[in-house]
Amino acid sequence: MKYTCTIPCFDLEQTALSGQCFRLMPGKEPGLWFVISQGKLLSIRQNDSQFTFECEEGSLEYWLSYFDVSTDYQAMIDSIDPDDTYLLSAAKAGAGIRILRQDPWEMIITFVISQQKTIPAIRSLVEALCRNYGTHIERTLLASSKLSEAGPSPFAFPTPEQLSRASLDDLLALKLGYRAKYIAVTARTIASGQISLEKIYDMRYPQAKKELMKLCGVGEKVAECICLFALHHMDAFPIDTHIRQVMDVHYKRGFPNRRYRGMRGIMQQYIFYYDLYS
DNA sequence: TCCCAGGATTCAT
DNA sequence: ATGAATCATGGG
Repeated sequence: MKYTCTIPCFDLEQTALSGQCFRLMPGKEPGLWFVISQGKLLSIRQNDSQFTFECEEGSLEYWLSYFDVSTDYQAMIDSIDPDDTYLLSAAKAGAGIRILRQDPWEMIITFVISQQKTIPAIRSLVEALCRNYGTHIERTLLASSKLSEAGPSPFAFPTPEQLSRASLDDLLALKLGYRAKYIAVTARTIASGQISLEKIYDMRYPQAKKELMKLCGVGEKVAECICLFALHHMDAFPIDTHIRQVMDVHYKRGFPNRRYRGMRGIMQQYIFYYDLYS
């Protein structure tokens, strides 16, 4: 099915480059993008602020939620301190970034992989996991879509059960390095039900973060990423090497958390994107 | 060859 | 509770 609508403050390329989603990739034509999440495939075309979604019947609601289309990002940009020239510049540069509602399990594994890796390396490792352990997506569904070779490979992200069937040696063969053990252990922890993602989904931000940090290979930074990019806790504020450096230079007295309560996460993304690409 | 990449764990004070 | 060593791999 097709659905067309107008969405302000949304740019697919900026969102893809912002490093929160590694399976949102360009198609063969300018403005055409593909993404696979929870085994669902979406093609989405952008013309300025107009977007056309093409997906299976019944999954449109999922994708509209996925891209957080009903949230007013301009209002958050407008609430930035007019004296904070750095944050104003960062928000202007990344005004098309949106905080996605991605799958918690996919974000756990993706950001366990992310440690000590560049964004291109993370993307290729995620694709390798999907190709090796994920469910193949039907050709009939892909036939009408103009997937480019650079786009996401036609495989769903592997479920906890699928991934827990991989041996440690299998994962090491994918060049996951020391993260292979983290992934093997975490997949079994989730597949066994020892830690429940459903329960975490219903928790508030601080408790969800605490519970996520019980997983092997999930420290504070990765837990913040999962809270922000999957659970949509907009106060999560992942501090990585880039953000740390910016804090040391521009926010020596700390980031003004009070002022940006309820939107810390998107401010973090503006800063991350600005620091990475300017 | 050296250094760093969206860090986490382990072991040392 | 903080700090250093260690962990794999690829690219500059």
